[in-house]
Amino acid sequence: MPKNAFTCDCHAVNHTFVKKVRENMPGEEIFTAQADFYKMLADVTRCKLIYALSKQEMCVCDLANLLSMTKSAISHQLSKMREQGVVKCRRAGKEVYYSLDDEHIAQIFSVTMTHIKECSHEK
Amino acid sequence: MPKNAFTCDCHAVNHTFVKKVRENMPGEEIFTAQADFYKMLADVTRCKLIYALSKQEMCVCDLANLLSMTKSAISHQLSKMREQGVVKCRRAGKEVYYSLDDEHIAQIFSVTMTHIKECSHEK
DNA sequence: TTGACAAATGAATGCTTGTTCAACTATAAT
DNA sequence: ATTATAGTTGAACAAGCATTCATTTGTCAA
Repeated sequence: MPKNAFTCDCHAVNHTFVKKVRENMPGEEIFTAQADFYKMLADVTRCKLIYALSKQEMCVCDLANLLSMTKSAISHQLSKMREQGVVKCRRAGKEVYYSLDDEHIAQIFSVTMTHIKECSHEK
Repeated sequence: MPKNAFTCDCHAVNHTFVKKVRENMPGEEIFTAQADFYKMLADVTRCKLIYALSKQEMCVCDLANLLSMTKSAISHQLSKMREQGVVKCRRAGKEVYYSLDDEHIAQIFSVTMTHIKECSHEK
C-alpha cells in the first residue's frame, strides 16, 4: 500500500522551492553512500583507531593496548573498516599490521578537528 | 572493578609505537565531539535535509514534500540538528523556515561528495 | 606435533536511534 | 470563539550496532 499517494500530508508547499531543489538533486545511491561513509566515522573507537593509524601503522595488539580494549572488539571494528576501504592490512608473522587505506579520510578528519575546536571556543 | 588492570590481553605490544601515538593524542572529549559530529551526518534523511537546505531555505512542509516523508519525522530530525547547531530556524506566520547554521558543514559535505564519486569510479 | 599466542569470527546481549502514532501547541482566518 | 493547518513532542516499536564471550584459524617455536 503506497503510504504516499500524496507526496506529503500538508498543503503549504512552495512548489517553486521544491522543484528548484529537486532539479539537480543527487540520486538515492549517492546519499546512501554519503551516509555510510559518515557512519564509518561516527563512533568513538573508530575515530581513535583512525587517529592512531594516521600516525603509525600498528597491529591489533598495539591498538588494543593503546585504547585499553580487547583484541576482539578492535578486530571487529577493523574488519568493518576494511570492508569499507578505510584501512588495509598486511601480515607479518603472527601479527597483522593495519594502516589507513584512504588519504581523503585524514583530510576530512583534520577539517573536522578544526571545526570542533572552533565551535568549542564559541560556547 | 577495573576491567583493565592489565592494559590489554596480549603481550606482543610495540611500546615504542604506542608511546609515540599516545604522546600527542587528543583527550576523550575531543574524540567524543568528533564522533557526535559525524553521527549527525550519518543518516540518509539528514544528508538530504542538509543538501536541500544548502540550496534553499525551506519550511517543514516543503521538506516533507521534497522527501516524501511525514512532517513529524522531518521535525524530529530538524530538532536534533538544531540542538547540534547544524540548522537554525525562523518563524513566518504558521510556517517555520529552516536553513543551515554552520558553514563548515557544506564544506565537509562537498569534500565528501568528491570522495564518494572518485571511489565509485575505482570500483 | 604440540603448545602458545595473534587474530578473526559468530552468536548473544544491551544500548542507541529513526520512524510512527497520537496528542498537543501556535498561528491565522472565518 | 471556533476551525483548520503548521509544527512540535513524547512514548513505543523495530532495526541497527558496539562489545562480550566462546570458539576457531593461522603462525611460530620447542
